[in-house]
Amino acid sequence: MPELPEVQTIVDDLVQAGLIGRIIVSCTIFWPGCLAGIDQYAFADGVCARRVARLWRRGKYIGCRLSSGRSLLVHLRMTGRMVMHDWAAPYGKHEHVALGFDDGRELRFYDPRKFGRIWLTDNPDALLHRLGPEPLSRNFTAQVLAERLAGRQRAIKPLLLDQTFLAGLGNIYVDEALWQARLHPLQAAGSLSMDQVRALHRAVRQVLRRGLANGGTSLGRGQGNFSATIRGTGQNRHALKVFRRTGQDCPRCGAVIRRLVVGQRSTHICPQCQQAGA
DNA sequence: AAGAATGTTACATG
DNA sequence: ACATGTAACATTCT
Repeated sequence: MPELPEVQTIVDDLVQAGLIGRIIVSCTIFWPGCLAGIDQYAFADGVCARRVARLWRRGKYIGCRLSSGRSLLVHLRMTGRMVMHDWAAPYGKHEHVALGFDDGRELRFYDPRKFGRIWLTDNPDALLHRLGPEPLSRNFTAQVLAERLAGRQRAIKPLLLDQTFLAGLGNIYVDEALWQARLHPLQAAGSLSMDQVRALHRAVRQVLRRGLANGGTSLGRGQGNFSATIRGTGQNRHALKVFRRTGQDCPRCGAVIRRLVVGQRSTHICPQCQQAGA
């Protein structure tokens, strides 16, 4: 669930919480399986007594540069959260790693489905360099998008979900962007007209910015639903036009929204606004 | 109440 | 290049 707006909301929350400059004084690991390519002892050793120097986001990764020069990378996958508690707060069932800070708080990695992963690495770029462009960066122009789409035979939706093509989009924002741009998810990526590319470019950026402004999308109240570190649930669900609105009316034309499956992912479209052709 | 579905991604196989 | 299937896992939905 956490896509670019959700991950950015979390990073903003962590900065807001004053994490930068804090020193990690303890590390408790309840489920070592979430640590990627490092054993729990080396991990704890590698983070303790280090200061948080920088927090950032790239795609759906949270980055945390430590004073040692190494960086933590966190990918929340489907159901991961970063939660903040006083160190004395009892541990919940799904809290797998806890980093204690010098002000008595603990940042805990919570993930009921256990798909999320944490790396500790000298070279975060080794993981991040494969990612496509940042959709909200200045460099990501309609022209760049057009160049990346050119010649691709793949359907546009699975391509937009491919993190090496464009970083940060997931199922929710792809469906929303395609609706906004009036594109059918199965249209061949390379067949978009320049007008369609421009519309898609604008739509991607607009739905992401709106998601961010709304503090992310939380779909329900279950344990796996998105919740940021400070702000909690996001309000962007109310701004969704098609995602999980099967059977309801398209806000643009009034047609009934349909659900289909594209590349094994549930997909929501307005059959009126989003025609297969061009 | 059993079985299916769930917002992600990596990998394996045609 | 691309599509498809699978696996990781627990909870929620049907």
